[in-house]
Amino acid sequence: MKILIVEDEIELLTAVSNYLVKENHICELAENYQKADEKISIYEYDIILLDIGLPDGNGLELIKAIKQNNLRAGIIVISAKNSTDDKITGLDLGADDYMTKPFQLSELNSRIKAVLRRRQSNGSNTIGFNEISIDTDSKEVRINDRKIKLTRKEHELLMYFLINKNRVLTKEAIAEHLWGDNIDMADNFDFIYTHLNNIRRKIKSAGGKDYIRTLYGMGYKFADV
Amino acid sequence: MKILIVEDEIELLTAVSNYLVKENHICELAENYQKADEKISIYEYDIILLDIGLPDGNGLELIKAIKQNNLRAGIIVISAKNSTDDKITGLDLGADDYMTKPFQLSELNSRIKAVLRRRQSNGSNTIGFNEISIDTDSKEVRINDRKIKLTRKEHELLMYFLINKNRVLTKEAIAEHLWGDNIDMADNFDFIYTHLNNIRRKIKSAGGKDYIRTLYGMGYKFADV
DNA sequence: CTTCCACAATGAGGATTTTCATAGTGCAAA
DNA sequence: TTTGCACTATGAAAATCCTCATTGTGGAAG
Repeated sequence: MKILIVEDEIELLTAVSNYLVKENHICELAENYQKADEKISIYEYDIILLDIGLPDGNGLELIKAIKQNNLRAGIIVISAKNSTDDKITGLDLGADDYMTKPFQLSELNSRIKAVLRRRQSNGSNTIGFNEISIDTDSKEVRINDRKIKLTRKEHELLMYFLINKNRVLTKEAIAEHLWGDNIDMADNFDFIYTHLNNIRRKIKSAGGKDYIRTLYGMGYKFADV
Repeated sequence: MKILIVEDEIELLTAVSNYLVKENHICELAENYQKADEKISIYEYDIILLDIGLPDGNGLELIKAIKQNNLRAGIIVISAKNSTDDKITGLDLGADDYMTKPFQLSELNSRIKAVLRRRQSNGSNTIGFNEISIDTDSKEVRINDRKIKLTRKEHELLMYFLINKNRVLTKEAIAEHLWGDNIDMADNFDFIYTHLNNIRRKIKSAGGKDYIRTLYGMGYKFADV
């Protein structure tokens, strides 16, 4: 799961991040609200851990912003204060859970799982681009309501493009995302070419446009123009 | 391996830390030279990643300090500048390698491995268990010097066992490690059974014992007894 | 001790992924 | 403009992975 951690204490942040990475989550960090805001406006997250005691402003505002940009994300508020006010206000604004520092990492983990469970139990969750849409739960891919069937790698690759729409992805980055570390870059990228080819073919045959732009010598970009 | 990362850019620091944790390293962080200096005087590290462009002073000084306190550590200098001066000075002072930003994580990884290899004085990097040994670089698997050929998944699975020898691994943990989040647990675990079966067969046919113990209802354990 | 049932093992076949061979294309330099 | 070369595309074959059907097994309950 993709998790954004908003926290200025570097020690805490590291501990949490390292722990969550070991739990097989993908972590990104923001050490203040401004950076958090930028990330939220660009990426999709499953969980956002939000310290509301940061120096540069009121974190409760950020919750609102998250609710607008990133509906899918679960929010867990972290606070040093134990003030009931903050707690109530945070939960009112749409936070899914609330923790006070200090906390056990295992506690954090179980809360994350609980929030994910709650989130996933209800309605469907799609990410899309023009006529293309992917249901992130059922993993169904549709072109104008016409369902196409992708294999796992194809699905992962298309998903990676959609999560990073309008952003150039190098072949190296794609390889690392789809195959992890144990891929030998000294090899060639035939496998990427092949999967790209298959995705393009399947989308085209269902009447979709080819939004996968090849940037010669750079990589690929999923974009309108 | 224990790694200290000295870097003030939180994005880079996180990316590096997360990546290295996944590679089974233990990471600690310092966002400036003062903190780095404190940590160095207290702890032992195997590798120190050192950004010499930090705001609070001259990083080359820190190299000297490391050399005095922490002789065992390998030093990899990171720099935004491409200046030959810095490079030479850094290497002169005893850094083991030098990288310029930006860099690929995979590149960092291979440099870390190279430095560790050099430090450990002897050539290859193996992890083993009785008559079984895996070279983590060449990915060769040997049973009493008899080489066997494993497929990727088989290799990942055996590696996972060897890294966690004597530890019980649930099927869920194995699934998550080998296939990530996008595996449907509601399914069955046939694929694990199949790969286990193949590994056992290959090891046996090369004359190795079957150290993969089945713990009924619990999972599996790679152990002698 | 026997029965039963969930868990585990196994082999074969189908699906997916990767490799390979070959063809096509964009960019830079002549 | 032409040429050369590295990069990209493509289809088919090979290797690997996953699914399925079937068989075997451990341990709890009776």
